[in-house]
Amino acid sequence: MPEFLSDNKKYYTPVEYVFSKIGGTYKMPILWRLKDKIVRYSELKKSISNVSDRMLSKNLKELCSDGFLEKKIIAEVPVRVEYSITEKGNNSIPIISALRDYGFSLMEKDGINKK
Amino acid sequence: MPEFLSDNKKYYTPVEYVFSKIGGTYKMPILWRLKDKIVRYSELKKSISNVSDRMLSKNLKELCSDGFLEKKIIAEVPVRVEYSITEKGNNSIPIISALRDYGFSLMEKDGINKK
DNA sequence: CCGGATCCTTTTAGATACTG
DNA sequence: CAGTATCTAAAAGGATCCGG
Repeated sequence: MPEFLSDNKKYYTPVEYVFSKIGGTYKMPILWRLKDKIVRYSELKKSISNVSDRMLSKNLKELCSDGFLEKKIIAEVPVRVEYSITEKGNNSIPIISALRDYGFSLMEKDGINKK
Repeated sequence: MPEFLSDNKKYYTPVEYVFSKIGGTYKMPILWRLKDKIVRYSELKKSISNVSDRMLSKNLKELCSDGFLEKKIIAEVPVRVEYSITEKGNNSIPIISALRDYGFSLMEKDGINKK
C-alpha cells in the first residue's frame, strides 16, 4: 500500500485523502446544497436533517479552511452569513453526483424505498 | 433532506447509504484489490498496510454478507480461504476508481508527494 | 442570527491473546 | 492459515448552554 503524508498525518490511499477532506456525515450534503447557489447558515441548518450547530459550524469551518467554500459575513442586524462554493469545491461535485447515483442504484437493488 | 430506512437504521442520503456498505478505512481497499483477481486472506493481510486481523475479518464478513464478495474455503491442510468479487461488488469499482482519480488530483493540487 | 465552548455518548479501530 | 474474543484508545457525533 502506498503511503503519503499531510499535516503529519499518514494516508495510505488517495480515497482516504478524499474522505479526510470531504468525508463524514455532513460535508458532502453541504457541498451538494451549495453547488449552484449561495446559502446562509440558517438555511443549511434547516435543510440538513438533524445536524447540530456544533457539527454544522465545525464542518463549514473545515470546508472553508480547506478551500472548498467561502464565507461572507454581512454586517446587518441581525448578522447574516452566507456560504458559497469555490472552484475547488465545484471540482468535488461530479464525484458526489456519481456517489449519489450509485447510492440510488444500490438502494433500488437492495429493495429500499423512500419512507 | 429525504429519509430512508434499512435494517431499522435511518439514512438521510444515498451517499450515506453507500458509505454504510463500502465505507470505512478498509472496504474500498479490499474491493480494489479483488477487482480482477481472487485473493486469499493472508495476501490481503500483507497488501493492506496496518490492517489487523480483527478489522480485516470483520470487513470481509460484512462485504460477503452484503453481497459484494464471495468466500471459498478450500479444505487443505493448512486451510486456505479465497475471496472473490461478485457482480454486485464489481458495480462498485467504477466509483472507487473515480474516487481514486479525484484523490490523486486533490493531492497534487494540495502539493502532496508520495513519501 | 451565527456559532464557540463544554461535556457526554456512540462508533470505530488498534493491541493482544488464543483456537480449529 | 484464518480467523475470534476481549479489552482499550481514539474519533466522530450529539446535547446544552452561552456570547458577539
